[in-house]
Amino acid sequence: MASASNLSAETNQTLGQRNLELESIDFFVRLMSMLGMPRSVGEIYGLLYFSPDSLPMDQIASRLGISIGSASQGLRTLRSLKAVRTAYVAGDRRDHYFAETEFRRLFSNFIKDEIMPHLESAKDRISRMEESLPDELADDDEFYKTRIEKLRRLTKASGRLLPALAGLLKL
Amino acid sequence: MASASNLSAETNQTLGQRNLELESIDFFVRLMSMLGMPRSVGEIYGLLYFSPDSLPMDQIASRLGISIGSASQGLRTLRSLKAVRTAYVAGDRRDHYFAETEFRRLFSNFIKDEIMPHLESAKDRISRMEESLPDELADDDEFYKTRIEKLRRLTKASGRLLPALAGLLKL
DNA sequence: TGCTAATTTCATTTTTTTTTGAAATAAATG
DNA sequence: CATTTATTTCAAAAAAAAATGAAATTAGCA
Repeated sequence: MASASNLSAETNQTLGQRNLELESIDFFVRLMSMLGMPRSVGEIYGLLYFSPDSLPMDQIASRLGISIGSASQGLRTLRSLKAVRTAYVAGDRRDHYFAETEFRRLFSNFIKDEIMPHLESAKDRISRMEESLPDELADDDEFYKTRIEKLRRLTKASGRLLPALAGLLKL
Repeated sequence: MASASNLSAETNQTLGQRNLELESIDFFVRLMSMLGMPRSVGEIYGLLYFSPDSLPMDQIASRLGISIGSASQGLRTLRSLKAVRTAYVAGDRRDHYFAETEFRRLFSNFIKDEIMPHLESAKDRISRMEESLPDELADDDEFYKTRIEKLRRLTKASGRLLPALAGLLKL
C-alpha cells in the first residue's frame, strides 16, 4: 500500500502528516461544535489548517469523505466567517481554499456575525417586556423593574465586552 | 374566563404578567440556545426569572406545557449550573425552585463547567499533534511548527481570558 | 455561442438531539 | 411500615439539524 518512502499515492502525504491532519480535524470539529457549527464545518477547517497547499472543493470532499453538497455548504459558512479564503492556481479553474489562521480576526468576525445580531434583537425584546409590564405592578413592586433592569445591563455589558474580547486576544 | 380584575383563575396572574412571562421565556430560550442548551432549559429559566414566588416542578411543567420528565431534566441542568435554587415552603413536600439572577456568577459557572474541560482536553490533543509531527517535517519546515504553536497560544489565551471575562461583567 | 466542468441549491434521507411517558425509585406522612 | 406523593430514569417517539445526491445554475473556455 504505502510506498518505500511512506507516501500515500493519492495525497502524496506521509503517515505523520495524515495523523496530524486527523488530530487537527478532531480538534476543530470539537471547537466548532462548541461554537454551534456543524461537524462538516469543523472537518473542513481542520483539514485546511494543516494543509500546506490550498485545496479545491472536490478534493476537500473526497479527503474528508463527505458529499460535495456538504463541502459547498460548509465552505460557504467558512467563507462568510472569513475563516477560509481562495487562492488562484494557474491552469485550474476550480477555486482553491486555504485556512485563515489569525484567530483574533476569526473571533472578531464570529462575534460580529453570530452574536451581535442576537444582542440587537434582545434589546427590542426587553423593550417589549417593559411595555407588557402593567402600571399597577410597575409602581409599587420593585421586583419586575429590577429584573428588567438586570437584563438591560446584561445585554449592554455583553455588547461592550464581547467585541473587546477579540482585541484582548493577543496571539 | 378572566375575572373582573383580570386575574387568571389557575395562576392568579394578570394578563400583563402573563405577557411579560411569555417575553421572558422567549428571551431565555434564545439566549440558552446560543449557549447550546435545549429549549426546555430556556423555558424553565425564563419562567422562573419573572416569577415572584418559587414554583414546584409540576407547576413549572404544567405552566410551560412540557412533560415532567423534561422539567426534571431541565431543572437538573439548571441546578448543576447553579442557575436555579430551591426554597423551603412550609407544609409542602415538593421542592420549590427560583431563578438565580446574578449573571456574573452564572457565566462564571458556565465557563468553568462547560468550557474549561474542553480546553483541558484540547491541550492533550495539541501534544498529540506534536507527537504525530514527523521529524523530517519538523526540522526544515516551519509551517507545521508555527501552526501547532498558534493552537497552543489560542488555548492558553482562552484559558486565561474566559475566566477573567466573568470578572469584568460588572452588573 | 455552445460545451463542459465547477458549484450551488434544495427535496429527501440520515443522524442526532430532545421530549415524552410510564415504570422505577425515593422520600415524606400517618 | 404501608401508603401516598414527588422525583428520577430511560426506552421509545418526535422533532430538529445535518448530510446526501441529483438537478439546476453558473462560469470558464474553445
